[in-house]
Amino acid sequence: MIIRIEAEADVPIYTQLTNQIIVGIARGEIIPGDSLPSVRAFAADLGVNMHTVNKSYHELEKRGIIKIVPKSGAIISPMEQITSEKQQQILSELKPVLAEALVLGVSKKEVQQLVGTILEEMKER
Amino acid sequence: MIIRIEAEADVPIYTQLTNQIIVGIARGEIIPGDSLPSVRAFAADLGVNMHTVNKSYHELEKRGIIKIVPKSGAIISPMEQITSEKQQQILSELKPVLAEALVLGVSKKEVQQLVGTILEEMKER
DNA sequence: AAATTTGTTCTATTAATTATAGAACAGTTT
DNA sequence: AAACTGTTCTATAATTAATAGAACAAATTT
Repeated sequence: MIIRIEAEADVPIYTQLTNQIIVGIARGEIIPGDSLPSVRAFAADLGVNMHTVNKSYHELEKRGIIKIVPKSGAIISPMEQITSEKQQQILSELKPVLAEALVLGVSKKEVQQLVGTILEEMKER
Repeated sequence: MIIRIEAEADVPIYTQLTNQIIVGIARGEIIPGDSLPSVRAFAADLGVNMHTVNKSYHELEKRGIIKIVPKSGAIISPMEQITSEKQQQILSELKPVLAEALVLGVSKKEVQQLVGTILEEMKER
């Protein structure tokens, strides 16, 4: 899994990392049961602080995507039953992005094609 | 256009406002040429600070969605030609959200249905 | 068994962000 | 003329983001 961190971006480093790990899982590059690198090893690899990686891992756990086993490691969780609360969460994240696309002049058909293209590179779980 | 601000949310007030204005435009509730309320009037209406609304307006202008005319007002811009830069911007915002949905157990078909549902309440420009 | 690695926890510092507040200015609108 | 507009300035407070180092106890590796 290729992680690319831009230090000067306006989105926080730990958020960039969180998002790219999620995409890596969606792509099937890492699957449920797999372990993420240790916070120290990953931090050294990316050239960021240990605590920054730790923050990203806890963000992923909070969202139900990984399970952190104390003194052991961070393991990708199996698929859960989707709750209406989480569906609401996804809706509130998705709506502004789609709205922006339309406002900037992307047609509905193009939006759906873009979504289709993105989904193509991801695996069903 | 109904704006709902949650002061205790983890997303900043000016971002909440920005997003809801974008959704309002996408819905066709406000159209190109329309003016947004003055920063003072809007701030008083929402119960937030003038500078917070001002920050939201400048965020919208930065994204090419409104035009601020000094000493006059904030006007919704007409649709522009979509640039590849903006398309890339939308892609980088959309991808993590779709990935999260899949990782949390939403099927590709359900994602596309969800996108379709969101698009239904919005107007083509 | 010993050494290393693990996530956790603690203090600490720096910089940036977020939100509020008030005042003053000059141009626009009523 | 009066009211309203966005702009600009200083100011303050709270939070967030990122880094740093140290120490701990449990798990893993050698």
